[in-house]
Amino acid sequence: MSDDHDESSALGRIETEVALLMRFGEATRRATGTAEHRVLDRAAYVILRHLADAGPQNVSALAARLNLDGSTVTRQVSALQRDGLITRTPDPSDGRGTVISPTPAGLQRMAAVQAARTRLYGDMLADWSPEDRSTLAALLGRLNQALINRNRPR
Amino acid sequence: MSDDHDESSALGRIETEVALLMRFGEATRRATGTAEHRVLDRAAYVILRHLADAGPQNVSALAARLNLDGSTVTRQVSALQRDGLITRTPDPSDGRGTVISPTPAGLQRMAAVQAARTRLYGDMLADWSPEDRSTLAALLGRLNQALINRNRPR
DNA sequence: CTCAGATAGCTGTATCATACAGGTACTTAT
DNA sequence: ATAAGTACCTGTATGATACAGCTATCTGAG
Repeated sequence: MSDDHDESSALGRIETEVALLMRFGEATRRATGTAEHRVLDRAAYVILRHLADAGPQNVSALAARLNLDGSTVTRQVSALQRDGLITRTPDPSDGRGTVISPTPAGLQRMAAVQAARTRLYGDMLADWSPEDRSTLAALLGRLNQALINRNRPR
Repeated sequence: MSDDHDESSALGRIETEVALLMRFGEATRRATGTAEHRVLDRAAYVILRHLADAGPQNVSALAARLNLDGSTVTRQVSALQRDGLITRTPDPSDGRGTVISPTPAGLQRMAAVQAARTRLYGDMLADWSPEDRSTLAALLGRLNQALINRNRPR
């Protein structure tokens, strides 16, 4: 085992903090916008964001991109459709496929949740310097990229 | 390096990256230590860590600390007991209470998962500078602290 | 053109984490 | 000694997810 004791403590701390973040993030999500209008669950939110970001696409593409099983995406999409947040249209170039598009309502709902969360972060990080915020955003981005690269090294 | 920029963009990016991290973190957990010996789920892992860290304690204390419902912790603890990872002993000073202690096997299992994850991070962050790792760890720590403070603003 | 194999999406079923409500046993204050 | 509070457990519900199997469709070889 090659143990770089100095660095492994940083790694250990990262591991700890990510685990904690997962726990608290879950609680926060549950608390962010309860009651009122039915909250978007984690997957629904990322689906809408991805649609808004990368344009209409089919279930398989979404599943691949979000690291989810196709059946999960199917059900999420069905729920989103039931709530009028996305529409399904037959893929004109492939009779098997369905193209998922966000509706205006879906985009709006997504934006509202996004804004609420951003506001929440602004609130929590009120006393952070702009540099620290920026650095955190950048490092998290790199961390996620590293995660993605590891899960799909192709 | 123009950081004299609208701060909300950093907040937005943080929001985005945290959401992504939640998604990928889930996948990572599922992949970390599959098959072989039954993985520790998120809650079980934090419970064991907390026990190792803060010593034996009762269900209510764990639930409060981990932001979980008491019933959830009860069930998690039952599962951990079934697997021989913790022991329950009656609280000598309170007939209603039960003190939860990690067993050697529990500590060892927890340490194994922890080591595997830390190794994984070391792997993924292989090309990061020690400074960046350290900074990420520190900023995540502050982020979690901010989350905790928000959830318990007493 | 026809048929075999691949692919897209859906459905059935299972698991797991979690919450809330209600019950039982014990403790504490009056 | 009784009422109120507390600790934990159990019943039940929800929601996210996976895997396996199904149907409809597409594509390519003959």
